[in-house]
Amino acid sequence: MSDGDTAESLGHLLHGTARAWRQKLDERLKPMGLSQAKWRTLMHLSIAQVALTQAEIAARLGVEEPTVVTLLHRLEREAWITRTNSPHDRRCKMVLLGRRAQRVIVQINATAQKLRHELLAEIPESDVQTCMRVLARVRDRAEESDSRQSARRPRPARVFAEPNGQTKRGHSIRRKTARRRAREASNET
Amino acid sequence: MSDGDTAESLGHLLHGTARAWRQKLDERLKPMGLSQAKWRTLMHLSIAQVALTQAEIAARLGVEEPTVVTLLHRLEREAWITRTNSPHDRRCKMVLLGRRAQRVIVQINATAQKLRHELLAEIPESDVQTCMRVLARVRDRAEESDSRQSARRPRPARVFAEPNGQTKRGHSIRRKTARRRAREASNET
DNA sequence: CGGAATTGGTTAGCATACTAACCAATTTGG
DNA sequence: CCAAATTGGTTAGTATGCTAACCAATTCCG
Repeated sequence: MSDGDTAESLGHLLHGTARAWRQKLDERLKPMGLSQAKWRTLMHLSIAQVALTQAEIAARLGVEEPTVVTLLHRLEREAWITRTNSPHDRRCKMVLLGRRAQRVIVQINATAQKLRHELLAEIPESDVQTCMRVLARVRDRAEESDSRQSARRPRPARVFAEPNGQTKRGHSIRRKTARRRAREASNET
Repeated sequence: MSDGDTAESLGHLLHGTARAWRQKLDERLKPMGLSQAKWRTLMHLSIAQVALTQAEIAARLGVEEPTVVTLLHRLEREAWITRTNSPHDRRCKMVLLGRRAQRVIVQINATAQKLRHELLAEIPESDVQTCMRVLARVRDRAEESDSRQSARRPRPARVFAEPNGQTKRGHSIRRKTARRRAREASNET
């Protein structure tokens, strides 16, 4: 039973800590008209230096594409970014940081980093490392496709010519890939 | 710089791990028509043994009351719970587990606990403990009222008789209290 | 007692995230 | 080459969470 309790607390803790962190950052970024989701998007664009496609952004943020659509829509509306059609691939839209973003991006990152230092102050570096190792492990475990019982995910089933010439699939097929790419793109090695 | 990277990763990790955990649990609970938010609500009701008020539930879940309103609304619509007016305090609504919930609550908890064990398998207990200590510390730090610069939160300012006889306050005043109560109610000591 | 403050609950409106379903463009492979 | 599959993006609908603003009931206190 004590084991169960401990484990429950970790789930609860995880939820609560992620939430508290996000709230705190949002609170600090609010005066600049931003939030964590927006800030993270701008940050990835800033790091990339070049224009990214929306799919690229989704992968780096680790979220689904439809989420990115509305997120970018808000960012564009507020002039943080611009979106232009790619000349090379007419499906793509290239996303660029707007002037407004370029001007304040340094300040934004400083705010986020300051918060990180405050939150981790006085906690031994080795403990933080351990914590990160555990979290990474848990996350990777949770993202595994649960492949016990291989019959579970019916696999796209090869779809031989749908009546309407259309291949229902949804985005979930790409999801695992996106997550993997997101992890590779991040700095955790 | 490596410090900054490490810290960013923790924020990112936290976000991603909490998300992956929630998604995984949701995936498993889905066949039963549940989600993490709903399951946690039912679990707290189950643990309490007695009817709870909505404010109580909000405190135990660590979320705001308006969130609980819609959550309970959905749970009630799906017959997981019932809400009745309290005879003692006409402001209150007492929330009770419905029959449907009572029948499957054990199964639900087992699912959640099984997931926890899977996700933590092979991770040294001491590492998990360290991780939890770090998370708890970070969360508590993030929830502090940021009282440097005491002029920040104007404090309800004592509100001497609003023209409409109404004391605009919003729920945020109670928030810290709710969080504290939530922590006290949880099993972390 | 009676007005002020607090507490329980709600509504409205927004932010962020998801899945399902879809179109259009490009890439692949027989 | 061309049909099938894949990929980039979107829309629609839903779930969860928040803050602001509010009503009604209760409690507090001068």
